[in-house]
Amino acid sequence: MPNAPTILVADDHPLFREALKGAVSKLLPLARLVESDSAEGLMASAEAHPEADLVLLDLNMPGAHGFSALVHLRAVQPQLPVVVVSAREEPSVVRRALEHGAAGFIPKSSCPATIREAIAAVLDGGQWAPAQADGAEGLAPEEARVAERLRELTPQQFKVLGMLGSGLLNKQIAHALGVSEATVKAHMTAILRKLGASNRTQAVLMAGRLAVDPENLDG
Amino acid sequence: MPNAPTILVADDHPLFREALKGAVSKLLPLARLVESDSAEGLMASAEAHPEADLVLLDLNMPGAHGFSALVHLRAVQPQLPVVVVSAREEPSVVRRALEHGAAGFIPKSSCPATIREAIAAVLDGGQWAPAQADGAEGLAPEEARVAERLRELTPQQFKVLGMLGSGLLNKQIAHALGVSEATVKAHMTAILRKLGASNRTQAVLMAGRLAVDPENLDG
DNA sequence: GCGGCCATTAGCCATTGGTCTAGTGCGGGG
DNA sequence: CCCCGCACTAGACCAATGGCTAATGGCCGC
Repeated sequence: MPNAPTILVADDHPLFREALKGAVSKLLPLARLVESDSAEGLMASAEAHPEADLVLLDLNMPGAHGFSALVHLRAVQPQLPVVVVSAREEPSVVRRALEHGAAGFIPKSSCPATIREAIAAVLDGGQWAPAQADGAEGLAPEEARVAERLRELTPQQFKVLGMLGSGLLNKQIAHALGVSEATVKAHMTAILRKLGASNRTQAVLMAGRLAVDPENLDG
Repeated sequence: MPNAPTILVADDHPLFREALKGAVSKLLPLARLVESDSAEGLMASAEAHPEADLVLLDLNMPGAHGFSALVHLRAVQPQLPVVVVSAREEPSVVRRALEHGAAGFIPKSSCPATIREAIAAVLDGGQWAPAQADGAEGLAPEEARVAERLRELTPQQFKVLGMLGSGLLNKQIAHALGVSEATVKAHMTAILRKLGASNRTQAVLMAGRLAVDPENLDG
């Protein structure tokens, strides 16, 4: 790993962002840190810094509850390792994060030394996760299928899907992206085909499956 | 309370349904028990037994993850007390169930004596919940707003919304309900107006907010 | 350079979605 | 008994959506 890496830090909580920055600085004083406080901001930063070496990603930021930001990022830049930083630390959440392509998982309750250890391990090409994750069952097969299909979307299609998930019309999406409605419709058709949905409502429902919603075991 | 009440038992797990029935029988040997294994079945049973005295409702049944079945039932038959029975027993889940109109909450880990105690308390007009619920924060204001608006829907409109949440077309909903597509559209318009949504996509997103998805506190 | 992939746009068309208007039936209050 | 409000039903009308073909330009790897 370079000794002056670029690291993206995405967390909507300024205080915790400071704490993460502190941990990184102590480990790598020369690291360049780029901050984001929303999913949109993170995607923009990632696009602006294709040379980045690591992302520290909080689940549940504005614009991306659950694993949507992780899946999105992994789809657009597969070479960029992502370490998930989360207040949720149930084994199933850890496991799902890893199966969605995270290179590491840091519970927010971790001490700074542990955080540094995790970051170092991932920058070194390894993985890092708390031990508890071993026993947990993996992804629901249907969630895995959705994630797999989402990975086929192009960056622009991801943006369209994101706005679709806010309930916007094609016309509104077109205006927001600065393109014509015809373009949005073309993307929409591609999205529906790739996701295997027959209309936008089903597409929204499929994208919603990436939320942190434990589909918990009864009984 | 009558000594031969009618009690609806809704749980998709046959084994646990048996256990609940056993607990009720021991408490009220004359009780008439009506079982359901899905949200749709429960709503049908509730409609067929307007004289029912109590519902024992599992969260996370087929057709209704989270609080949707509870909110639906409370909206259609407000006089019918509902006791939520759940494997999830976090204080926030308990609290949210109560704020959505549940008369009681029984963790699935409870012993039979506790279950009987809870049922007796609610049949007697009281409430019952584990003590842990006190400290939890309540509903997200926006979730409360959605629930409030859902309460204004008529039974037929609830059915339409439920099918909409499965990604069905108006035509398919019309066929399933045995009415014309024009009727479904009229219901849809009423739903959109009552929910404050401008299209079906937004309506689906709003209804989805009742899932068990703790909107967890970061930091 | 050339082929391939992506983003962009246009136009056409069938289907679907949503609003408006309006009729019917039911229950409660005057 | 009549009226009113409400839920449910429906047809007409227009807007939005989605599938299709086709064309342009940029970018990347072979």
